[in-house]
Amino acid sequence: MSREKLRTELRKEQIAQAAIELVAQRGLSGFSVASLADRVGLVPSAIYRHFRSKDEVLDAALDLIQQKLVANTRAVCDETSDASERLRRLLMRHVQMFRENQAVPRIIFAEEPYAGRSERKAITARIIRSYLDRVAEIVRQGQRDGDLRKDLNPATVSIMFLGLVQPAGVLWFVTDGRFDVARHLRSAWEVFHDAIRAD
Amino acid sequence: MSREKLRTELRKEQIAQAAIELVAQRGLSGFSVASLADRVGLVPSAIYRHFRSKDEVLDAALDLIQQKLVANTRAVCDETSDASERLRRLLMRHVQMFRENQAVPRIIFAEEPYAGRSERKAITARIIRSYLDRVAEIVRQGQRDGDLRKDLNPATVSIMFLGLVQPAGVLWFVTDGRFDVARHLRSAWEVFHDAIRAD
DNA sequence: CTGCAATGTGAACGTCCATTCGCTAATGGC
DNA sequence: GCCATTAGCGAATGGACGTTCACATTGCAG
Repeated sequence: MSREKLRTELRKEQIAQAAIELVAQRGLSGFSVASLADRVGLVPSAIYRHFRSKDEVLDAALDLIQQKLVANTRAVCDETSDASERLRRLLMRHVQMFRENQAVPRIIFAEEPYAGRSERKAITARIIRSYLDRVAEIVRQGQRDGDLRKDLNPATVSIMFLGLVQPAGVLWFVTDGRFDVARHLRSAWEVFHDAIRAD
Repeated sequence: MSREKLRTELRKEQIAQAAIELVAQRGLSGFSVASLADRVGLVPSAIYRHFRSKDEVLDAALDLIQQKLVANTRAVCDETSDASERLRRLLMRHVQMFRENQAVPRIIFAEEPYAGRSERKAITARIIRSYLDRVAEIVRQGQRDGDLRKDLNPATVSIMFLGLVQPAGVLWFVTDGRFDVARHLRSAWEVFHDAIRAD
């Protein structure tokens, strides 16, 4: 009585996606091969038809996260050419992304840098870097356009931008969604925007 | 051949402290009763003379973290009465606190909200809240003194302050300490301070 | 239509880990 | 200095989990 068969490429992505959701919902310790298989509608051993190990699934999940982050920055850049507006929209996009976004810090913080697997920390670092670089590029663009203050370091600004999102996400998580992220971000954005825009 | 005996109050604190360091270094998944006992110089079962369960150890660790955070805000308030200076010093204190600070987000993000233990999320929320409240109080004080802009919401500012520290901590962690936290914070503080101080 | 490679199944294995228990050794109040 | 209490030890237990393997089923290529 085997379930529907899927080609390994589709399955792989489906499994990686399920991994992200699972980690986001139950944390890394709730992320077992059994629960993963269950969520995809498979039996645990079937996972090993597509991945050599549980660790490999996590790596694939990280890949997927990176793709999503890139897609987000691309999208806002396509929507508008105004730097301030790009950043504001990117910020708002994060509100909707929180559920899967929670998986990022969870994977980052929970993984142990035990011998041999410390590569994942490097991978994570690269993901964050590439995201920050994209944000910094938006900032640089805004500086050229005269929209943003020219005396600010784009790298600093990009990290500060990340600092708008992150604590909001944490508060949202620990209060079980009771913290009004959108409200806070609107308020914080005003202060932040005021600080970085050209007068 | 039993090791030195310690009174349970001392042991409890010692164990809680060891738990923080262990989580900070190896992550939540590296935090086992065995490794914990090892670090304290005991045998696993001995832990249960002082705590009813592993979860109880984590709760004690959270308690300890809260105490440390409170101590930090107290210290900067004692050092100076200038709101801006208080915040700046609090920020710099975090640089040195990172090692144990890493335990906070790790515990927050990695724990699963499975039935019955979701109280810990509430505890974590309370810790963060109390910290934010203290920061907000510093801000309010600064507004009364005319040091900080009066039109800003102290709650928003306190969360943004947290947003200065957090991403820096993440970057520091994923780059294995290669990211220059102090440098970034000096730069970011300038922008932030500019945004919140009264003109 | 046939057969082989790709997927999926279920049982089994070994490991790790939290926790329990009976015993021993130290400590502190008397 | 004596004894009860407290703290620590080591072995044992039971469950969860990652992974493997032999076998079943599916679906595509020819």
